[in-house]
Amino acid sequence: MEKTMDKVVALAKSRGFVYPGSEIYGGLANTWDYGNLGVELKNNVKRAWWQKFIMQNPYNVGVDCAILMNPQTWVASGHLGGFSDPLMDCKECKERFRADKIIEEYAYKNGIELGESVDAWSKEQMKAYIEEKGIVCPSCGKQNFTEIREFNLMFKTFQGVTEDAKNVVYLRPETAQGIFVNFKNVQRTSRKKIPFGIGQVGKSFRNEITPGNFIFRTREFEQMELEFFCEPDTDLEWFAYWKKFCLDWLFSLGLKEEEIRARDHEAEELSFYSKATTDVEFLFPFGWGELWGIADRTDYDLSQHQEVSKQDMSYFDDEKKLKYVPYVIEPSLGADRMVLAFLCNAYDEEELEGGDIRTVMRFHPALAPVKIGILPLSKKLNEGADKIFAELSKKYYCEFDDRGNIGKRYRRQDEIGTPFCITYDFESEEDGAVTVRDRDTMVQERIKIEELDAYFAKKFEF
RNA sequence: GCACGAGUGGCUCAGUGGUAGAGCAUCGCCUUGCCAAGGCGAGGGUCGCGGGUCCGAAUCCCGUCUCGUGCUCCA
Repeated sequence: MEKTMDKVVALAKSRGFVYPGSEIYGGLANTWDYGNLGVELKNNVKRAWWQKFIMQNPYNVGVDCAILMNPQTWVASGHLGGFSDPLMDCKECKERFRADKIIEEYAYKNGIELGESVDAWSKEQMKAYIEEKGIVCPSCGKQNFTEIREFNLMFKTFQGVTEDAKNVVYLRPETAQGIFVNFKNVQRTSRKKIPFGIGQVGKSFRNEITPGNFIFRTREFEQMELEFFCEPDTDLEWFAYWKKFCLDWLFSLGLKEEEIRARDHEAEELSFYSKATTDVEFLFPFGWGELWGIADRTDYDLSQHQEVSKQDMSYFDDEKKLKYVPYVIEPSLGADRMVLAFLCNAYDEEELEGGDIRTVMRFHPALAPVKIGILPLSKKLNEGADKIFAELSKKYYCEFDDRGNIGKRYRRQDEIGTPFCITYDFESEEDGAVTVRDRDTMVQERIKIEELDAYFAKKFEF
């Protein structure tokens, strides 16, 4: 069987996991809407994360912060100043370049010492330098560039009715900053002592130049982030702890050893604020892709906020009589990527005797959108089956299906990854029991209706 | 932004000048029917949009929009 993105995308669309966004208007590039099954799957993924990282974890608590934040936040985090790219097009060959990169390359080749990072130059400085030195297009060798335009990855909008520069606000490019600015609040109200962590699930927005690969990279996406605060010098221990914790979580939900790898960043690959970074990657049909970035951010973020806001961000350890700005370990995971990984992981095909191929989604029961399919063998049996649906749907997302023949109904449930199907038959009327069929083992068991609750109680744990 | 590719019922596609087809899917009825089982029937498309050529355009020409892939970027 060949697992391709095309097949996964086609199934996602036809069965109601993910549709292209704004489809009736011709779509909007790289936006996707989760459908009736997709929303269940995604909620289950987020719930599984929350359960493991917040509810069951003795160190962590959660928050849910605003997407719009005071713009000073982005000054402190570096997103506003440092991360806009100066872009420039060659009018001759239409190639696009980063002005600072061209200058650095030129300086390097000609052995010129620039003395400071070109990144910090103004647009005018860069333009003047390029003209003065007669730097040409690396692609076609001509010198006919457009003006340099600033490209910032943050979406900009306006708060209030007037589009006045004073009212500019940004859609958050990561959920982390909401956590950092609330560090003191949460520490005080939760009465947590260091080490402790704050987690958050929510939407973030980045105006990526190149999105793509279905829901892998989109401009609007959902993150599941944890900022774990610890004492300086204990950071590397905690870094290792969270790395293992994250990997364990992935494996507990059914991802396989051979499709997961942890890749440590080389020194030169590290972001300026980070002391260590590990990417946890999944083998998608298009290749290895990052799911989780686990970073040792040191005291960079809290110190920055302390400096810009003039508020004290330090923590006082009462036992050790020690005051310090905590170090931060950040395991940050993309929810949409996680959903895509589970879709790819679950995708399976079976060949039938006639050579026909059918698709089976093998989700971990905890993640499956539909937990139990309830199938009356005949429409005459709907009344009894309805009662079972009414009872079980209080706890589990169930689907009732009485249309078409029983074989096709089983197949439909297999295709959307339903782990259990219940058939209510003519016998049920007599013996008060139903047939429960397990998708993975194909074992059928006869279970008393009043025992169904107890039967399923353990089935959806992970 | 550039280059290339694509747009015909929900899906996959056929149809290269004569007033739209198939399979699958969907819906209804029938079948004491447990793993893609059958029978009968139904709904659903002005062929992305605009213009042109022609007696006549899904089909030829021009334009346009949208999507996909690659490149520059990804804290």
